[in-house]
Amino acid sequence: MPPGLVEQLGCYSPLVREPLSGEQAGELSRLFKAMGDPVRLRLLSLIASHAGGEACVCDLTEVFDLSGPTISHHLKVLREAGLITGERRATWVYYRIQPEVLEALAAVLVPAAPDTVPNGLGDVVPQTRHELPVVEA
Amino acid sequence: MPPGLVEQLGCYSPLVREPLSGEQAGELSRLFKAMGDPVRLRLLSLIASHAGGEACVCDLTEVFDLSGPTISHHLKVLREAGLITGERRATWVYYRIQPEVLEALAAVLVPAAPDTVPNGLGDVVPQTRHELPVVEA
DNA sequence: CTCGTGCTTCGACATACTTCTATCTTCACA
DNA sequence: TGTGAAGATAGAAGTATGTCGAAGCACGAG
Repeated sequence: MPPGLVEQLGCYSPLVREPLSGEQAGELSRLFKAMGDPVRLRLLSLIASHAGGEACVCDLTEVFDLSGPTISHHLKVLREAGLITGERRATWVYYRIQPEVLEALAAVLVPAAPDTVPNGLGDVVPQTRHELPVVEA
Repeated sequence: MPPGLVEQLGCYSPLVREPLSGEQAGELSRLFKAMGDPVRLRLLSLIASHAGGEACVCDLTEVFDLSGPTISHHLKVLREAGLITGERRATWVYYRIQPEVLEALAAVLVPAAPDTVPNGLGDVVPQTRHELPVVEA
């Protein structure tokens, strides 16, 4: 996972509040691109919803009609994006999600309470108002 | 935009609550894939945060060092994904975001309050519990 | 009607992505 | 130490994607 990713994401304003910088857009788009594949989304969901919060690769491979290397490739994409982490225990490798990253993404997608923005520590802090969109009925 | 997309998205459980079906993953991945490009993410953010909640293509084109056709292509991708809508007024075409879709995506990413899930009408309803992940400290 | 502007569509090209088979690494166990 | 299983890596093939220039469409102004 890229160093400092979570901290960086926690500082992002919601998409709709102010325009993303090129750098912010680059970081975020890498995460969304990683989720932009149905197999990877299902892998993410399977891992996240699995009992114990983790799943071994063998659990995941049997769900799909795909070869082992293909599943391994998709897991690598998710891992390098910072969405999951893997740990080897004996013969098996177990993956679990990085919940803060998903939460940060959710915070970027939806505007927080008025005049607040997540600060990466789980709560919200005041923020100066930019151009607020006027959405008609 | 695909018909019934918003209603469908509103019925999705959070990623971490239960495994996505192949069909659900297909729908969602199309949205994430559309956001998986830095230019498109910035376009989305520029449109959403623009004064009046809408932006014309000329406003957007001048921000990037890209040709008009390229911007138009990215806007088409966002439009066909259901993330934005476009409307022609006189010479100009104005785009605005589809806020319900972004909100639905955010709801998929983050677990709602315990035993609840968005019903697509802006509030939450009870839901049966699946395998709840145990996240260690 | 004609012209210019804003935007989209078309066709082409280079790059990236998804998937596979074959091979390699790591580990448990005899 | 040797063997087998779980995963990862490497390389290749087919497809999709991002970008451009050229051309087309819609609209307002003369």
